Amino acid sequence: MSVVVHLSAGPQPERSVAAGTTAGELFESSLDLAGTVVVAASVNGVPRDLSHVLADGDRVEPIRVDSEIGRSIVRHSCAHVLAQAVQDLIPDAKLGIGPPIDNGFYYDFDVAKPFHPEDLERIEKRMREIVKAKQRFVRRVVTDEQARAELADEPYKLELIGLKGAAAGTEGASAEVGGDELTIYDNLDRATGELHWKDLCRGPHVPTTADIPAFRLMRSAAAYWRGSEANPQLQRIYGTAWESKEALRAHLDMLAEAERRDHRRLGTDLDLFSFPDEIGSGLAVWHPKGGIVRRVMEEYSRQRHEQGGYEFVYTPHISKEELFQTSGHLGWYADTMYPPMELEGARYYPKPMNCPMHILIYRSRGRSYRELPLRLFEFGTVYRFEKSGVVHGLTRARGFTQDDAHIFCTPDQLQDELASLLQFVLDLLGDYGLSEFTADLSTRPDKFVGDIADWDRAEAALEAALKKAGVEYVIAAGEGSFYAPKIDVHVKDAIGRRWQLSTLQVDLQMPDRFGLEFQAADGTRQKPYMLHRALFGSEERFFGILLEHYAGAFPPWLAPVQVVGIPIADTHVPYLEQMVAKLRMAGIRAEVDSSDDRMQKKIRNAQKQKVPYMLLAGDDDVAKGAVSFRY
RNA sequence: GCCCCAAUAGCUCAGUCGGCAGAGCGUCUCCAUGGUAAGGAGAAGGUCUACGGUUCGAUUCCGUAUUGGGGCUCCA
Repeated sequence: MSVVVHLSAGPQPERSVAAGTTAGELFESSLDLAGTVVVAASVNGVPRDLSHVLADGDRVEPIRVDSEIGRSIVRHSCAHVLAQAVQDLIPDAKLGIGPPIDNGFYYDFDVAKPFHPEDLERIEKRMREIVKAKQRFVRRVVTDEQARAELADEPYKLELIGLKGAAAGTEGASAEVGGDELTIYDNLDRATGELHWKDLCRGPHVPTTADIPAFRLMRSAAAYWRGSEANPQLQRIYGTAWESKEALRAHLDMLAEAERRDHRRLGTDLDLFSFPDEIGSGLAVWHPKGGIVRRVMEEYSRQRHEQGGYEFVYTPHISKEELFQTSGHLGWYADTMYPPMELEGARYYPKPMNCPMHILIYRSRGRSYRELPLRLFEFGTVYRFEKSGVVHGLTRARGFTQDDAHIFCTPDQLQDELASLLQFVLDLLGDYGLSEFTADLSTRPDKFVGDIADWDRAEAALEAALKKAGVEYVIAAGEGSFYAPKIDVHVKDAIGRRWQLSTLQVDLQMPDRFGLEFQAADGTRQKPYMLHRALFGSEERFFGILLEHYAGAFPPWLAPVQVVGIPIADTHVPYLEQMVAKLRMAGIRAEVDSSDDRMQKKIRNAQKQKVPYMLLAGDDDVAKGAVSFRY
């Protein structure tokens, strides 16, 4: 009795094997596995344990430990080891869920006392013992009743059993009960076969706990059961796990590098900005050095906008409540707006957005199609009362300055305007030294305002703009805000992290709320499209991201506090001097000298004093440690 | 907002089992300084976040507030 299987790798794609052969046995007999660690098998596209018994006609593929799926299997298996260790040490701990995540895994527990760092050390030690013990992971299909009986002491698991199938949308829960049937994974002693631990789990897993090559527990934190604020909080332990010790070390090094570049640390170190307690959480003051850099950064953007046909406007920081009632902000966002000031019977709110004010500029008189597209631009400072737990340096502040553009155009202009707008955004970000972009196209959510035809048209126009610009994008179906489909541009920074930066929206609500119109060529009055665009999101946030991207050493037009220029040839000198003169006008210390020596001394000083510095030219030795550029 | 942790010199942190406050780096002054990543000497700098409580005595113990950190939730 034999079965025929198809193996996607190896010399013989089609093989006949004895009935009862497992995927693991197939790989061992058919593949040269030297230098490759296989942790699981893909059988007909579904990840399975290596102990999975093959059936006639199966298409089988090895899952290597250093593949994305392989790593997530290692991580999920490691989560089981974590949970076993926790229940060994704290028998009363009740299990939540324990899925793999980017770079690692977590497991949630209901425990009487939150975990402390010392607890993590004890738990990690116990985990290493379990890994060493080489317990086998064994899959077992169970009925709902069996599962309920076996897990009677685990209230959260019982809840998951009840959710079977419907749980797919729940944070992490699909790892437990995402399949058609319920399965339990037992951890069995390698020698005696004794049951050490078990968990409700879809799998697959690595064959034994010893197949987890490298892991480390990272931190503990609270998390709501099934991700809802209304549910009780469980204690979550995060860990990281990798295919090798080297990969783990590389990950830890990356984290250390990210910490070294943290803009909050650099902001203090380089004397750029601070958040005085006396002013309040999330409200920054900019020191002279930070001020110079910010000013030059802003200046460049202004220049580009001017060339791009934008008109600069200014609007006040506060407004009577009626404006935000008309715009709808009070209805939707009252809880994150600073509360009103009452004077002479009127209530004034600090503005959370610039849009309504730009709209009033548009509406200040009748508009003709001849004026469109009308592009308004402002560095507008807004205030939002972010919940106390979310404030984070410059990237999430309570007062910040949006580089806000609102473009009013005719329906005919929508397509071209979006395309050129997106290109403008990408070009400008490129000028700031960011070059790797991806985008999300977020489309109509279930709850939305406006006309479906408008939505369809706007989404099509946004997608066409993405195609024209040649940006890699994914469609985030239903992820748009209730009033607008949008493009979010993400950039990759110097150490590979992705940041969401620019956003480009077609606002399908405001034109109606404010009754916007323009007079068309035929004399009729029509509704304009309104585009909303933030390039930086906020200046502060962008500043923070650039600071981390450049690790504190800025490119030249971002005006380092100290700039040195070393000519590489005599003909080079006039260029450098021109550059230095410009920088000086912007208030930046800059100089050019033909002596490598003196310049190098200055560089050392800059490094010693942790002043950001920029090297305009010079030989490779000198350039080490500075950001150089071409001009 | 929720859970946990923290707050001592400009920065990073040690410390006081409740009894006169410490280091390194930085800053300032003087000297030295034209050769490839820390020249030398000296000085200044703290109501130990704030307010209450316990105590003969609180920076230390307790409570509250403020601020920061790690997460969760949120992010127009």
